[in-house]
Amino acid sequence: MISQPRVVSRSTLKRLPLYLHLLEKLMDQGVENISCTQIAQEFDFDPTQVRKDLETTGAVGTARIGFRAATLVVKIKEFLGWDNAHDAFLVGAGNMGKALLGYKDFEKYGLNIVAAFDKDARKVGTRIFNREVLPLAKLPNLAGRMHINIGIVAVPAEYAQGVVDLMVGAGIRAIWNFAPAPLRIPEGVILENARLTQSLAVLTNNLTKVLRK
Amino acid sequence: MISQPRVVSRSTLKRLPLYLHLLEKLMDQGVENISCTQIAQEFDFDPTQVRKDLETTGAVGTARIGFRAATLVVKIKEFLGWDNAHDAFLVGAGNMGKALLGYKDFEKYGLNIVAAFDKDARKVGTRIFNREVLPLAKLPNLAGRMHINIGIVAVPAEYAQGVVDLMVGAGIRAIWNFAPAPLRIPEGVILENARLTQSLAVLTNNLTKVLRK
DNA sequence: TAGATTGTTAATCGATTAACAATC
DNA sequence: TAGATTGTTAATCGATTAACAATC
Repeated sequence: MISQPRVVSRSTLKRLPLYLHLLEKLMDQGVENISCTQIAQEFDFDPTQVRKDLETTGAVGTARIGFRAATLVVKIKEFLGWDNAHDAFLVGAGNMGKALLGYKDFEKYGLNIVAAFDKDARKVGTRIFNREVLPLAKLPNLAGRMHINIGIVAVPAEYAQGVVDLMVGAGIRAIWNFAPAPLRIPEGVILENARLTQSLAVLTNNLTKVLRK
Repeated sequence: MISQPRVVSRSTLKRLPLYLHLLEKLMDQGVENISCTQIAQEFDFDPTQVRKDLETTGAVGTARIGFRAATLVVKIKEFLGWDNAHDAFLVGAGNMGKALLGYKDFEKYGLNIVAAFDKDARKVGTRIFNREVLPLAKLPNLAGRMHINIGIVAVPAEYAQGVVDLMVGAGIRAIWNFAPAPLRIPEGVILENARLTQSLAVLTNNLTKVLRK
């Protein structure tokens, strides 16, 4: 029986992968148990915050000892949906698309990019990291047949909305967007923007402040 | 005279690029003025939130009319440090590194990747998007001579800390990290993580919840 | 036992949202 | 003028942090 997933903040969700990476590293080193205090120290977080984050995954610890690392890893992966592989389609075989196709670690995070699509006839038919590039027109039919839930958008901004509409029409439920464009999606579809420019904005604003001093 | 940069939240900093993209799009369409209400509608934000965000950039609007789009663009760019180009070094000429080197839009955001470095001798000497790949050993000397402030890390996790130490030792003030590794940096250096796995975590957790229904 | 750590409740802090007067 | 929008202050909401009893 699966426990009711409670409301969890975006902030917590973004910290969980950090804990996961650390735990896997420590397990490689033979560590068996770890306390919230230790995890908190590693990231300069508040120990109570770490404890609450872990609590949302349903993990249970032991006083004086902490949490079993192996259990934590399983709990976090379960909670993030990284325990079962999700098949995904990627659209846009440009630089970003290629980088994503070549990113081996996605498998570890339950993401399996099974095919790439492009509207450019010159790219269609080529293979990138062992996946054939297919014509965009084939996406709807294939997505339905293969029960694809995740669509990755790696096209230029001006084509992004069109691609998303195609994906949504094909029954795709979650969009991971790498295009710097605001996208419209219908109710019930999940949109997650992986916008590099937001991260860059934080960096350059901070840098400007430091340099101004 | 430059106004004292007040404390600004990370959330605000991340919304500003969204406004900027929208404003540039609207200006292309000939729009001259825009109200917070309109911007808010576009992103499903609260109008007051948009107003406060714009306020932090120092922009001033006019009752009944709104803000001049052209002025807003300038103010936001100034505030984010996107008005002056920052030269940057990139380390790691793998897939992610290549994608970043090929990302034309960075110039618009004041980021100018002037050189790429790699420790792999087979990559050294090749050219990627018109930048020569240099041996990593040359970074310290060049960074000092060229007054480079920004270092982009696009190497595998296990090499990331070493690269960062090298960069910091070479006087680089801000690190943009694409490696899935927790990095240690000394006081005064800025670290911004562009972690794809965090974004993926939010996506898959939400998807899992939806699919479970 | 002693004391570190969990689990949990309460206090604080900061960001978001609401309310409203001033203004064009 | 009338009314939409700015600018600003106050209220709300949620996340972070503090406090502390229970536990191993």
